[in-house]
Order: sequence, then C-alpha cells, then structure tokens
Amino acid sequence: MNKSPLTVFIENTIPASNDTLTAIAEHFEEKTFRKNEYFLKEGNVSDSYFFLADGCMRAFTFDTDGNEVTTYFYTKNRVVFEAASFFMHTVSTENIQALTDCTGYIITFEKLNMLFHSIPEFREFGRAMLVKEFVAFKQRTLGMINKSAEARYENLISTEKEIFKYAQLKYIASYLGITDTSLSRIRREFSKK
Amino acid sequence: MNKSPLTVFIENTIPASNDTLTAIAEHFEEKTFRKNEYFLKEGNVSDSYFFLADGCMRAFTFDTDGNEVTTYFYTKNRVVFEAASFFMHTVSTENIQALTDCTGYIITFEKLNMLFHSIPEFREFGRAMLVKEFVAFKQRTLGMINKSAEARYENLISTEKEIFKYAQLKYIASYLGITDTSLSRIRREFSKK
DNA sequence: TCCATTTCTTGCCATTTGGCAAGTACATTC
DNA sequence: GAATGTACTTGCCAAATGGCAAGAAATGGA
Repeated sequence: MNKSPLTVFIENTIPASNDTLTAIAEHFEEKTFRKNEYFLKEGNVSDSYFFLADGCMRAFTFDTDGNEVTTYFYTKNRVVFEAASFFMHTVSTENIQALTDCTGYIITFEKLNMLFHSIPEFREFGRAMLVKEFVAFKQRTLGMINKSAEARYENLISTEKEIFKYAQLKYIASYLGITDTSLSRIRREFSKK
Repeated sequence: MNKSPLTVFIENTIPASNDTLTAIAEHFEEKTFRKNEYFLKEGNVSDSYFFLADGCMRAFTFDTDGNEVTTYFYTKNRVVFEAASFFMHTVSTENIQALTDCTGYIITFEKLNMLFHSIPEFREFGRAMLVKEFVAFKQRTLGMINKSAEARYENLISTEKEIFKYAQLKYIASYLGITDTSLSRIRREFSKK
C-alpha cells in the first residue's frame, strides 16, 4: 500500500521522522467514494478525517430560501472534514459529496485521538490541523470581500483551475455567490479577452 | 479588583472550580484602551488575548483597491484577538482599533501557555477558544451568503444592536459589504416599515 | 444510436447596488 | 456662537447582477 501522498501531507502539517510518519499513516484505511456519494450528510456528526488522494468533492448547505449553496471544493491531496462538527461533536449543517469517484485514506476522530496520546510527536497535529483549516477559511473569506463577481471568478480559475474540470458551473456559481446565469455571462466576457 | 465577568467567560469556555477560575483570572491584568487606540496594527503579531469588559472595538483590513473593510466588531464580554496571527505567530493583516474607551483584562500568549501547563483543567482552554472562534467565524460567514444587503442589515441590527450605538455607519456599511450610501438608503426604507 | 434529461447559454427586462456630488445635520474648536 | 470638519442623507444616473423562459449543447441510459 503506497501512502506516500498522505505521509507527505502529514509531514507538511507537523515535522516528524519517517518511521513516525509511516506508523501514523498505517492507522489510516483506504477508502473510496463513488461519484455523488456523500462523505457527510447534514444532521450527522463529521467524525472522520479523510485524506483525498484523488478526485474532487464539494461541501454545500442551504440558504434561508432553500437554495443550495456550495461552500467549498476539496481537491487532490487535501483533507476533507467539517471542522466545526468534527471538533465540537455537533451535528453538521453542511453536506459533503463526491463530485467524481474519489480515493484516499480515512481515519476516525476516535482513532486520531488515540494516536495523539500514543505518539507524542503527533500530539500537536490536532491543533495544527485546526489552525490550518481556520487560517485557510479566513483567508478565503476575506479574499472574497469587496470584489466583483468577475474578479472572484478570475481569482478562482487562476488558483483552482482543477475545480473547473470536475464541478458543474452551477456549483461554482453558488460558490462564487452568483447565479449560474451571471456566471455564464462572466465566462463569455472573460473568454473574449 | 472585580474580575467576575472574566471568570464567567472562562467558565463558559471550559468548566472549572471557582478556585481554579479565580487562580486563572489572577494572571490577567487590567487594561484600558482609549477611543481610537489600536489593540493590534497590521504587520505585528497578535500576541495578546484581551477580555473586553466594557466598550467596543472593530477589526479592519484593506481590500485590493485600498479601501478600508471592517471585518468584525467586538462588544462587551467577548474576547479580542486575531486568531490566525495569535496561533500561527505570523504577522496580522488586520488592524483592531477601539471605537470607544475600553476596559478589560489582558494576558499574553506566553503567559497563557504557561497557564496551560501549570493548570491541568485549563489545558483544553486553548483548543476550546480556537474552536469557538472558528465556529463563530464560520457561522457568521455562512449566515451572510446569498442574502440581500437589506437582509444582512436586518440580521445585524436584530442580533448586534449594541454595535449601532458605538460604530459609525460607514464602518457598519463596509462590514455588511456595501457602501455607506447604500446603507443609508436601506435604513430609510427600513425605518418606513 | 436515439431519446430523455440535465446543463449551459442567451435575450429581454427588472432589481439591486454603486458613484458622484450636493446638501444637511451634528459635533468640535476657538 | 461662528467657523470648520466630519458623518450622514439624498437625487440622479450608471453598472452589476438577477429572474425567467427559450434554445443549444452535453450527458446518460436503454
């Protein structure tokens, strides 16, 4: 079983010896999701931490009018989990669904906690992953403010081109906070340039 | 020195005995900020954790066009710190400034860490405060999406009325993601109802 | 391969929000 | 209390975005 992308990811979060990294990685299990399958359904607790080795997922929720709103896209070599639910053990208001067939490595909250206790170097990982998620989320959010829809689109396509390969435009539109109609028009203007 | 609001706040984050709470509170120092004084300036590291007993502060940054954007308002009985900078020890891109004269209790990152080690019950506080911040930030953000400016305004005035007592409308406008002109018009329509 | 379904695009027009500039209200200072 | 400055409001028009419906393109079965 080749877990190399996983160990690289762990190493980027907290430095550790190769032996330790391998030992940690051993506790993850291979896991696949089929296209459209749910990683997390709202109303449940997000109690798994999933390293996405290949494929694409999206998180979404519903606004007050009942419209689906995509809140995030997960791509290759990133982890998938809903931090608020995961760390608070509260039910999630978000859904996470596979946009393509996905493969990766999964571990439960419980097992992860066990590892924190048994492997000292790994202890800081829990906090580090939380901080990482938070900072990324905040930057993403602040980077969106006070920009036109077109600017947000250009930013997304230049930084996350992969998403456009897998996600429907209507999902991308709601992620950008606009309608699919508007996104279509923005793309037309953009392609003229 | 009456630190009661502070101990109540700590207790709400992690349950602990009264003696422990008092012991923890003892390590905070009284601190005041004058109106317009900065708690944090961009380019510096947010290394203090400030419990705001009275007054109002705001966080702001600048968008790509150089316009000031208010990102948060801090009110009575909440804590003030910039989580990303605080936990990562990186320089902050945000400013935090007092909107009124403020009083409260402050503690440094270093001292807080010391307390985590010396008071076992307090250990989880660091993680808990991070999770709390994250969840609050995420809810705030998601609550804003796909709502009209007027709906965002109505939501703010009903949940955070206090802010309107202290903050200039132009700050509130940029927090809501609109211009002061638009906010003024929204308020006119709103007051007709 | 053909049909049905879904996704995406487009035209038309409505609504929301912004930009600017002028005017008003309010506060501060001398 | 007059002068100054800042915050806020308003009118006018422009720009951005949305809503709807129809059509085009892509996709997925059978």
